[in-house]
Order: sequence, then C-alpha cells, then structure tokens
Amino acid sequence: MRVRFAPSPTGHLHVGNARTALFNWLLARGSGGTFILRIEDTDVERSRTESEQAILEDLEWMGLHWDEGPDVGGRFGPYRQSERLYLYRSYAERLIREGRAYYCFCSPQQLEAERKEQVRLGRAPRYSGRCRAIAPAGARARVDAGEAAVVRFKVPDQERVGFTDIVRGEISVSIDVIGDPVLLRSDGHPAYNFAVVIDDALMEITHVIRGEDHISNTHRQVLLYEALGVTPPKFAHLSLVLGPDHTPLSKRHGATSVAEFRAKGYLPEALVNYLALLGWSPGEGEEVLPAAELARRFSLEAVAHSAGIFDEEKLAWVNRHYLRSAAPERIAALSIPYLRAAGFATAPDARGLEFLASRAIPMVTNSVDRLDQAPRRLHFLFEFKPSVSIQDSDVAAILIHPGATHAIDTLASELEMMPRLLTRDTFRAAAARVRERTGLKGKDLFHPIRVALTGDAGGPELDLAIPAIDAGAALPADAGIAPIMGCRERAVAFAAALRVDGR
RNA sequence: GGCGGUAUCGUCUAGGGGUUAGGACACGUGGUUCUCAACCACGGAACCGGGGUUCGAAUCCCCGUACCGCUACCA
Repeated sequence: MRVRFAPSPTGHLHVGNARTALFNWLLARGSGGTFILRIEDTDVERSRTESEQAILEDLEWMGLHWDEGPDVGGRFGPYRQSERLYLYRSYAERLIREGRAYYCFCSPQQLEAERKEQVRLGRAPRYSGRCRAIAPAGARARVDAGEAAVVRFKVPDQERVGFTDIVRGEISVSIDVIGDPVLLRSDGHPAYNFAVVIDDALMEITHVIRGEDHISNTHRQVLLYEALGVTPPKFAHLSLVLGPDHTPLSKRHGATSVAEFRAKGYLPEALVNYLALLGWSPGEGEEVLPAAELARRFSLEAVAHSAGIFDEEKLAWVNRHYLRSAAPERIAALSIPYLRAAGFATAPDARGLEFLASRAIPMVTNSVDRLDQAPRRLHFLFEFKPSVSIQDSDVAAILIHPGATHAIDTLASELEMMPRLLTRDTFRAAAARVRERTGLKGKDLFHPIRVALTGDAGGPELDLAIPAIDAGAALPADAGIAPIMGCRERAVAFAAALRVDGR
C-alpha cells in the first residue's frame, strides 16, 4: 500500500489538511504501507517556499513522518511538482499524438462568455470543445509560431463516468457535465487534474485519500487514467471540517492552523488524537489513544460520511489527558516560552529547569487546558504585593473573618523561627504550630495562610504551592528564573501591610 | 442555476427491521478539597420531514428540505 499527502505550499497547514494527512498516515502505519509527501506547487503565483517549509515542520511536529518526500527523496522522485514539469509535458505530448488531447487557443474572455451563456440556459457550464476542430498540423504550426495555447483532454464519447469510493460507495455522473479539461496551461505548467494523475500513477499510489472537495475532480481523473492505460488507484474522500456555525473552518472561528494550536500550548499527541476522532471512531470505549493504537485500529470503511464540526473544547479535554501523563521535564521545557513572555523566566539553566519540572509544573499539569495558561497558574510565585492583594474582594472577604489577622501575625512569627518550607511536611508542621497557638482550624486556618503567602484567595493547593515558593526563593539569581520571595518574608510583609491598612 | 455529496443529543459519535437508542465533550446538580481549577457521582439532552415496503422503519426504498462541495489556464 502506498498513500500520499499532497499539500500545495500556499499557506500554513490547516487542521483540515492535517486531518487528511493524519488519515493517510494512520492507514499507512496501520498496514505496513508507505506514506509519501508530495508538494503540489504548480501554482507559481501562490506557491511559497516558506510555506513548504512550514508545512513540513508542522507535519514533523505532529509526528507524521513520511517515507518518501522532497527532503528525504525516494525511488519515485522528484517529489515537488515544479521539478516534474518535463514529465507532464511528455505525457501531454503523448496524448496529443494519440489524438486524446489537443491544443486550444480560446481566450479567457471567450471562455468566460461561453460559461455565462451556459449558466443562463440552466446547463452545466463546460467548454464547448470548439478547438477540437482545428487540424493537429495547423495547431502545431500556430503553437510553434508562438501563439498562446493550452492543451485540453478530449473527453471520450460515453454515457457516464464513475468510481467506487471506499467511504461512500459508487459515485457516477453523466459525461455531459464534463467539459474537456485543461491538461497544460499556457505557461506550460500542468493543471491540477493532470499533475495528480501523472504523479499518482508514476508514484504507484494505491489509495488516494483526500478531501471531498475533490469528488468531482475524480471523474475527470478516472477518464485520464483510462486514456493513459493505467489502472486508477482506490479513492477515499473525507468529509470536510467545519466551524461551529457549519461554515468552512476559517480565521473567523479563531485558530485554524496547526501552527496556531501549537502556539497556544496544545501537545502534538493531543491534536493527533483529537483529529483522529473527528470523522472516525475507534469503536466503543476509550477515546484517548496513542497514535500507534489509533493506527492499529484505523480503517477507511469506518470513516464518517458527514462533515465534522471542529470542537476546541474537546481538543482541550484531550490535551488535559496528555498534559497529565507527560513527563514534567518535557512540559517544563515546553512552558519556557510562555513563562518568558510573562517575564517569569529568561533562559533557565539546569537548576532552573529542575525547579520548574519538580516544583512548578506539577501545579499546572492537572489544572490547565493548555500550556499558554501556565503563567496564569504560576503568577503567585513571581508576583507578590500584599498592599495590592488586600484590595481584592475575595481576599478581603477572607481577612474579615475573625482570627484571620491573628493567624497571619502568628504565621509570621512562627516562620521566623522555622527553616524554609521545602516540603509538604514542613509546611504542615508550620500550619500545625499556627493552629496550636490560635485554635483556628480548617478554612479559618488555611484561608488566611493562603492569602498571606500567595496573595490570592485561589490557586494551586497549598501543599504544592508553599514548598514551590520556598524552593524558588532558594534558587540562585543566575538560574534563569525570575526572583521569588520566600514564605518567611511574605508573611512578614503581609502582616505589615495589614497594620498599615489598620486591620 | 447545473452536477455531486451528507443527514442519530448543542458537538464528536456507537448502533442498526423489534434496543429503556449506548458512550464521550460541553451543560446542570451534588460530592471531595483551605480556595479556584482539576477530579468523582448523578441528571437533562437525539434518530430532518413526508410517503412507500413490512406484522413492525430511526434502520431499507423514493420524494422533499436543509447543509456542504464542485461548477477555473487554484489546488
């Protein structure tokens, strides 16, 4: 089995295309087949090498590695259509020689007028075939004289064309709706329908898996395969990905490209897993499955026929699963850009990384959807301003409780006599001392402690947050982590702020 | 306009001539926790409409409707 993903390098990798790539990949990996990457850059106007690079990176990021492609090569290269122009020309010439294709000299204006007329008459707009009448020798002479011409395929005289789609079954149309398609444009570049057929045939692609926007192209392509004397591959057309308003997923819906989801802090395995579930189901049971398992279970026959709505909420839920099970060291490294943007880190060294992985990240991985939310969850480590905190209504509600200020004063004095609270147990011991001296317990005890030490009424659990603060405070200044004030200093500062405020 | 495709909870889907139409996300309620988040439990929520076939249709067939795609010298 040989499958391919054939993007045109005209922009970023869209999640819809990423899903097409994924389904190809799943099929290849699940059956020991070959996954090929081919760049369809025959549109000179719109193709950009930066886009090609970006698409390759996005695919790599998703873990969709290819066996043959423009960068890795392979027996069927080149894998960039712009490098295969000679092939399209020679096959076009062969078809002309065989009388299956001809030169067309019609101007775009002429064609446009014809189209309008057809539509007005309520017919399928298609090329009239006028230039079929030009004698080959005469056409040749005009072309040699430099007249602009395209090469058109002569649609054979038959009733219908059809093919069997693996996901949808028989799909056929009357041949009348198909006008002679352009094979070679006047600039010598192949038109899409011609280039795909030549490439898929020459690259010995066995299964063409692509978006359903290509269904109507398929009929023309089947005709071309027949003219070339090649058995067509099997086809499978995937439904499209839409936004919540049932229109094609676009910028209006927010993030649409793989790069944007990566930037928001989604893990590649989460995107892969979510996309696999959009339009396909592994069957009853668990939905969170690693790529290898998805590949093992995947089958085209089980792919849904109807369009899927991209649901970022569900992507987020999948992401949470992977965030929780990922190694903290990996998450720490991935979080650095977000922490840096928030001013919480510069370039952490080994000590800084160790602090993040063992102290900070455990507070974010099971309470956040994406990594770009990490700073929000960790801000209390780096930002501590008692005078600002006591203005907050939630904090004020805690401070107003009887005994709250007493608890904070007591905490401050206790911490002055204690070592740094580097573990859960030392923190618990400190809390126990305050409990003994004030008689407060439960909320009445822990709420004031939380407020005094983190400056917030909410946040990660204190058993994690407090040791993280003191571990951070012990970090050397050149560890690449923004300065963190220790618990002892915080308690004293908070108590002082309360006195200034007259409480 | 023409041609093609599609239709199960708000969303992703399982199922498929006789089922209490199942699961997941989201939502609501409750629980746990020092708090928020997370987590756990429970709950509400669907077979597009009309005909036909059949003892019986959400399931098969036809028509309609809606939505999507194509209708290029874009891919």
